[in-house]
This record gives sequence, C-alpha cells and structure tokens, in this order.
Amino acid sequence: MDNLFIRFCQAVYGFFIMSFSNARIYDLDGDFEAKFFDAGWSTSELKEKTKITERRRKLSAKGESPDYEKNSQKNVTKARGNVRRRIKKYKLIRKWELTFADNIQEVKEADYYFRNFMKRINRRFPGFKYVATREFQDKNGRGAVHYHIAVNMFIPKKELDEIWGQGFTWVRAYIKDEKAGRKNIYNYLTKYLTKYSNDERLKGYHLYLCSQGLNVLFTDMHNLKARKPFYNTFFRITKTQGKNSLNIMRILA
DNA sequence: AAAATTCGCGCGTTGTTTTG
DNA sequence: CAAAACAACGCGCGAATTTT
Repeated sequence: MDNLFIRFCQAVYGFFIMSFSNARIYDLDGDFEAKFFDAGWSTSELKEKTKITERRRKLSAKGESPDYEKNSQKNVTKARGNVRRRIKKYKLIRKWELTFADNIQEVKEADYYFRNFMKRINRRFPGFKYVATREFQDKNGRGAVHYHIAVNMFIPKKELDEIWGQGFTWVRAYIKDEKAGRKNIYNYLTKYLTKYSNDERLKGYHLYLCSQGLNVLFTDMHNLKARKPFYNTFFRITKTQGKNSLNIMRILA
C-alpha cells in the first residue's frame, strides 16, 4: 500500500519527490495543505517509540517539567494551526462576540453559560458549526470573560440576543474570501490563542472551543484506512517558491 | 552545526452531544 | 436542566524537519 502511494506521487511529481515514507495531508475543502517527510517512521517503529516515551513520562514528576513554558508554546502553535484549518475547511466566516452583562470573571462559570447557549443553538439550528476562543476584558479593567466565535451560519442578531440571554452580542459582517490583502482572514481567532497562552486564568483549560467532528486531517501515512479516498482523486502538486513545502490541489473531474 | 519549529502519542482532564 | 456517553485537547516528550 505504501509503495502504491509513493509510486503515485512519483508519477505526478517524479524527480522532486524521490521517495518518502511519511506524509500528512490536510483537506481544507478542496484546498490542500501537505507535508512530506522522506524518513518517517513505520507503524511498528512508531509504536515502539511511543512505549519508550510513555515509560519516561511516567518516571518524571507529574506536571513539573522545567520545560513547561516551552512545551506550552508548542501546543499553542499546534492549536493555532488547528483553528486556522478548521475555519478554512468549514467556512466559519461569520464572526460573533458574546459578552456578559454581569461581570463574570471565572472561566468555569462563564463556560457554564456558554455550554448551555451552545446546546440551545445546536438544537435550534442543525448543522451549526463553530470555533471559539475566550478573551478577558482587561482593557476596561473589568476582567470579564467574553467569547470570540467563528460560525458557519447567519442568525439574526435579535434571535441571537434572545438565545444568549446573558448580555450583549456582536455580529460581525460576513467575511469574504477575497485575495487582495486578505491573507489572514482565517487567522482572526488565533491571536487570542497567543495572547493568553501563558495566562494563569486559562491554565488547564482548552485553548479554544469548537464543535465536534471538525476534522481537517485528510490522510496520514500511518492511517491506511483514512488514506483510501486519496487513490481515487487526481491532484496537482506544486512547490511553493522559496519554501520547502508542497501545495496539493485537487483537480476536479 | 546548532537552534527553532512542528506534530503525533498517551494520559488525564476538559468539552460536546445525547439522553432522561 | 443534569448526568451519562462520547470526543477532543493540554501537557510533556521525542524525533523529525526547517531555519539560523
């Protein structure tokens, strides 16, 4: 199976990809992001390595790594990528802001209201999808939690106010996917991830919140089942100028 | 050559959806 | 609404790539 995949890619982009045994491909609604590695791990190697990692992890004292800040930063990077890709793939191009009338500063309490709000939204609007980040209103000294949300649906502000019921809603206009000067339209939530990556108030909490089932990883060399659809599709592979990554575009039949 | 970046995994926990 | 069932992420780490 692996050889078939490799041969396929060699045929498409022959001389550039000599050989590789590991690839990770994100399907962002027809727009692909791909990374290739020429010396990846085999599945059995991977399993062995993770066992070793686990043993070491158990030996080290729980939650007391001297590299906490460093590891934390790595995870922020990860989260940023995931948020960006989710927004892109699921076209979460409408923006909401939800605030509390009461000065709720506890994340736990705020999240309680947020959860119930999402339950109501989900029940009333099937197919609703979102990605959200928390922010604190520190500028005005209030410190209250509020939420920045990227969503896939238009819901009238009036209705939204009623469903939220905790204060104020702010509905941003539809964000158009235009090229000129709009490189970062998928990044409008990621700044809040960076902003609070080291904030004590968010320690232990997920850096962002989102609907379930927003998968972006299209295929991975370690996941043979998920890779199958790849074989039935044609792609154009190009190299980004000045970078070592490849772009993969689906060629529509 | 060294430092920085990226990302998967396991565990334990947080978060989402369904059910009652 | 609460609780159960299901799903996903933070942390800590290693190992690979990429940048300096």
